[in-house]
Amino acid sequence: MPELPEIETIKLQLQKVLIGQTIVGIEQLHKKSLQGNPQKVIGKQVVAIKRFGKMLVIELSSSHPERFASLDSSPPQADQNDKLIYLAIHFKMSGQLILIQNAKINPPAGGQNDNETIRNRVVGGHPTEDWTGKLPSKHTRVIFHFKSGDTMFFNDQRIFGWIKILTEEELRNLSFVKNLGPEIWDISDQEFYELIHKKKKAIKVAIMDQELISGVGNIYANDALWEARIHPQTRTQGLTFPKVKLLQAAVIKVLKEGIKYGGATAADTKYINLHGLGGTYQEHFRVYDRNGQACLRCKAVIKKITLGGRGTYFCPTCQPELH
DNA sequence: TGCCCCCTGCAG
DNA sequence: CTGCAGGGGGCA
Repeated sequence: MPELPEIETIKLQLQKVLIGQTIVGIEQLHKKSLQGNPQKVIGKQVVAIKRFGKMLVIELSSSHPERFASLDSSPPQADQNDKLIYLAIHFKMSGQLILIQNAKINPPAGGQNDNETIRNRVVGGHPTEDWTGKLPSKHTRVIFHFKSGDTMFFNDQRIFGWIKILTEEELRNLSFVKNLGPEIWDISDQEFYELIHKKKKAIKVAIMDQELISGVGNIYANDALWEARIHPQTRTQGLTFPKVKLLQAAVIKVLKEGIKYGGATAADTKYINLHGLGGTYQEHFRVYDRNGQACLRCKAVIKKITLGGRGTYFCPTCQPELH
């Protein structure tokens, strides 16, 4: 269920351990979870890890891996073999990536792993006990094997997520990529105001619309609206320029805070934090998942409604409805 | 611009 | 059992 801060967090972590690694094998355990020809990435080397909104992209060099092995090698030749291949990964609601360094995959006698084993893991995405348990699990959909002995598992309980193997052109032509809006910190307040006013919908639905701005999901949308004191159901066209400006600052504030805390890890997986895994933004939720609790500003009772099919939390006092 | 759908699993 | 879960695509 990760949003921009959660994907950014896994991106930063994988950049530290995956760059330069060579893929030597792929296992596809569920058909829907991996699209494209797996043979295209065998022998390829990770050269970059990027993020497009909530989508993670692993860039692979299809040229000679030895080139990266020595620091003083000559610059890449612009021949056809230098075409890049991409692994585009969307976690949707329940996707997760778990990289296990050097094969310490399973506990000695089943059940939970010991701490030493878990320290060899880099985890991200939807937090479940698969983060710390035996792998592959029943939720494992794709497995990547690297030359180093490292193994990366793509788990996805609900099978909404996907990994696509794409050329640069195919990546650019993905409708998800083509229609993806800018990230909110890359546009001016005037541009944000114009984007918001082009659509006619509830403001919360608008900021979660990936074609309008990319990366904001349910947690950060709820919290940003509380920061900006805007009722989630407010119609976009009813928002004044100063209010929109306030909202932009609020969205940026909560996204940056999310990244700072390593994203949010659901409260029911406390044991994960015992192992030092997962982020802590959940300790800073303003209104998300706080139905019935006291508003952090005014002590009024946080309310929950459904908006656009999603759980929506707000303070009825701080975020009054406009008439 | 809304609503239903893709799925599995968990809490109430 | 029903409803709900941090996402987004396809349909009227």
